[in-house]
Amino acid sequence: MNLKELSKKLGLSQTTVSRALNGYPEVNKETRDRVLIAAEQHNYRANTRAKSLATGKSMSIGHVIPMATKHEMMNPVFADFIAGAGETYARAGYEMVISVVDDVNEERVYRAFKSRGTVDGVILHGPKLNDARLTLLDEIGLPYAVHGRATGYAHDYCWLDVNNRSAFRRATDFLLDLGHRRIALINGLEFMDFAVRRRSGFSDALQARGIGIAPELMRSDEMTEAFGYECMHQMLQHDDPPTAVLVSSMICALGVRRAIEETGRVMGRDISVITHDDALSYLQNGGTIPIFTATRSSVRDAGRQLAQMLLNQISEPFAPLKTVLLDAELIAGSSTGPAPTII
Amino acid sequence: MNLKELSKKLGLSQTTVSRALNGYPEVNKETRDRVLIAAEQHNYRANTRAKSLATGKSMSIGHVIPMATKHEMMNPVFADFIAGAGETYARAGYEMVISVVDDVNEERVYRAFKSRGTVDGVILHGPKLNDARLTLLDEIGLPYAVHGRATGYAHDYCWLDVNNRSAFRRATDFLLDLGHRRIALINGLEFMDFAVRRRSGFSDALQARGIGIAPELMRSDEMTEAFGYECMHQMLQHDDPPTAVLVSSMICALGVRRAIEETGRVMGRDISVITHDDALSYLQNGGTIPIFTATRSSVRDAGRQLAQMLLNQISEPFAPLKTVLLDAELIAGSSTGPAPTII
DNA sequence: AAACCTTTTCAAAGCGCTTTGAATGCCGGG
DNA sequence: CCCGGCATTCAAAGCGCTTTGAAAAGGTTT
Repeated sequence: MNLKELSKKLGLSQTTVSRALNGYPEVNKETRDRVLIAAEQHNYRANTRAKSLATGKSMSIGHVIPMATKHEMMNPVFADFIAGAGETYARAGYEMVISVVDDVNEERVYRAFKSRGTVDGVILHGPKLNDARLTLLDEIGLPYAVHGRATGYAHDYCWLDVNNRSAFRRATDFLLDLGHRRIALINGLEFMDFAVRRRSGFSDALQARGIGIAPELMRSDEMTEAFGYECMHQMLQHDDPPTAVLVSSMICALGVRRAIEETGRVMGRDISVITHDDALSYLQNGGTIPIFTATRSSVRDAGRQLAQMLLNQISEPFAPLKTVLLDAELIAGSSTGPAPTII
Repeated sequence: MNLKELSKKLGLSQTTVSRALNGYPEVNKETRDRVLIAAEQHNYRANTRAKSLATGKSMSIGHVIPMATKHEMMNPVFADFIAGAGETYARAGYEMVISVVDDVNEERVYRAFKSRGTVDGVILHGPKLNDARLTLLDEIGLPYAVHGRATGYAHDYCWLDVNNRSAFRRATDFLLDLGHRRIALINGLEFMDFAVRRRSGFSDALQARGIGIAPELMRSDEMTEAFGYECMHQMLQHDDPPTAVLVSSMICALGVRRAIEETGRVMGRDISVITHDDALSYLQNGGTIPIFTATRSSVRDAGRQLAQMLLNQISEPFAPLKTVLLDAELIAGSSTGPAPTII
């Protein structure tokens, strides 16, 4: 069933039917009702491609998921983010197009999005320091919104981020207040913007109290369970092991806990752990009493908001670019406690 | 830059340019080369929407991610699956369209996909027993491929599944061979097809050895870390706690381990655990020596394969429907050991 | 030299929609 | 009775591509 058939059935022109369906005012009330009913009855919906071609808008948003060719790593945070974004799109009548791509072809995908008119805008995931993608997107003129920030990019852009730096600074202060002095940091890859910010929050807190930074207590890599385990395992074999650890992700923290408990130590008593918690739906931080003391910020909610910001930007291209800085809450769980006193 | 402009620049008709670009034979070699070079130079790519409209194919595949309205659960397995599927699509020049939708609106989304011509086919995720979606898709004539199976659906359909039943039967036998007699099952929601199959593999193995099934040792719910913990925690407080547990997902198994270690027991010695492992990229089952003994099957690989199956089905609509049954490997890790002898 | 292929190129129609500019019918005012 | 104004409706052009059917060019054959 297409417009032509439907209008023939109604004895009206395509123009009128189209206008009736799209809510234009210059249509007689009775006529519109007739059209609406007939459309419903025949299960008619305008063909997206034809509509897009005519209007020049694709009504879809692209998400490019870069995947390092070497380690086939899929960011666990991603699923919840798009669940949030998806809600927004559904409400607004947009589709979500996802491209999983190795780093080598990422530029090509953005260019294709633009020249083929596949999407009206994109969400940029996992911004790095001096991220070249922003330059590219500005150059080709594809609207975008960034999940996170890209330190080093000179121009304005639309972003939404968690206040990683202050969150980690607060978390570190929390540990310092408990008397910890040897604190480790198990961080994400440090070419990622968020990881740098977290580290700087961490260092700032230490320096503010005149505590030196121990390089052997700082690690950074892809945040897997195995990496968390590995780090903690090694650090515990140290002569002077840390009494507390700051971890950049829940999954990683699970590995940290495994390493701790393996040695018979008790988390929260012998060694304190604070992790960042993205509030992933399938990885909730315990029930009423959280397992981990954590800096928490829902990534799903970030998805919802950032998607909306992008849609707004698309509908009002000349409005100033919006930015949102979310504050992570610091929630106390059972993984932290006073520094063990040396006997 | 569009076809018209490009052909004007070349002094050729749109027809010829289009044919040259799409590899039709009736174009002079020299002409084709000229066209190809010019296209490259001007960064020309055919507008997807116009092309789709002209050809009637959208060159994209839909993934509908149902999300229960109540618990905003995002299946952790999903991310890796689409990473796999995405690879296939990229190679074949397809796009991936994702719709996150609450159960109420799922039917509407499929119908819209069909009537708007948004996608050429869909992947069906998380099939349930007697899943109504298969009927719907057959009725509206949208090609589809199922990740898993839908017991109770009478007609043929294209699917790819892990042999859940035999995998769990083997895993149970493995535990029985180690002398375990009280074995618990921590399963997914039992309206899900895979969960039923796993349970039946489990029961079969027990029955084959004449061992009764203890209802108090069988739980089923959304497979979160918290659920795993909760189950194990409760079971361990039993008068006659299990000596071994079969778990349906790694995430859940992490919770199980937490409950075990919390009581001071050692996994693999005091209590054995086998989990199903989807080989998620961010949740690898340890390094050389796996943490968990597990039934393993890569969900990313499933994504790759199933996507290809769907594409084949679309390009050859009258070919018989393909089905693939993957065998999960049973890999031995350190979470299992002989049943503790009663002192 | 005419007739006939073959190879290569082209003009135009069509995909299903939106939107412009014009037409129609009906009303009250002059 | 005519005209301007308003409310509706319509025919047709256009979005950027593919594809059909025809034409042009070049080479062979009779």
